Amino acid sequence: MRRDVFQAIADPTRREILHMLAHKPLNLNTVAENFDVSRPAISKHIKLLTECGLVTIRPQGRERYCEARLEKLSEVSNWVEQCRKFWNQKLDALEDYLKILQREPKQVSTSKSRKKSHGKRK
Amino acid sequence: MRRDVFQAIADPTRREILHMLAHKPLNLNTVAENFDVSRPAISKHIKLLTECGLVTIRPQGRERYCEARLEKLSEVSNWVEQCRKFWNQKLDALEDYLKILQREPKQVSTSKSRKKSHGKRK
DNA sequence: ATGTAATGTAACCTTTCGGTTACGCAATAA
DNA sequence: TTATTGCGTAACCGAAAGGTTACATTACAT
Repeated sequence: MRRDVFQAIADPTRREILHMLAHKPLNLNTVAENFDVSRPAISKHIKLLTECGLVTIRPQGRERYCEARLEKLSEVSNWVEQCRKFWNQKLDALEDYLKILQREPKQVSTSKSRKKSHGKRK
Repeated sequence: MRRDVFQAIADPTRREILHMLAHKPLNLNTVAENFDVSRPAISKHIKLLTECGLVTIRPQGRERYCEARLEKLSEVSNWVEQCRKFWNQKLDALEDYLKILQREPKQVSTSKSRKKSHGKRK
């Protein structure tokens, strides 16, 4: 299982859980009651959310209160902002880029200008 | 296949693709060269990205230029902001909530206070 | 002491995901 | 005309996702 924040918020149920918990801490059963999937399913979602740092558990007797810890969401908004930053620059110079692409293919690394670069990333 | 933006950016490869395209439009093969997965794999990723509106294709001869359309990412940042808004309110009143939870369980809908509500949502 | 409520988890199932190879086809180059 | 390039897609595959039921455990109520 991948356990990054992007993965965590990809699931609509988990997003709703986070939304609920952002409002106020709740114990697991209470969370589960608001969904029409089984309690174990919710338990798994919450486990995943804790594993990637978006939720912490505060045990209280036999109950376990789940609290949202939304700091990690900045990873998401930061990425979005980064993208947008580049994008705006691109929009400013869009026409130029298109001209360059058409007149100077070597400058933008086309499929002709280099060979498959295995292992270059990741 | 789910085709929402959250799902789209859950995959690290797709995030990188978006990042590249935010910088400048590229044809499919050029994108594929920057990854160590096969060209059809990238083709699928791009297809998904177009299907959820994050990328548009501009055909040019036999090439297909992929452009980022990052407007849809606002869906993501909006959601994050919404969460944070609630969360901040919660932080302000955290102590109060905890007290309420402990003294007045009926007010927060505990597992005792109602039965499984099937079909209540979704 | 006994029952029940709150929870974790194992075992299982089906669907989706992300990847591959193999092929087909249109546009371009030779 | 023929070869090559850029691309889509079908068929397939293993792993992961998301769900279920069944069972175990612990805290609390009686």
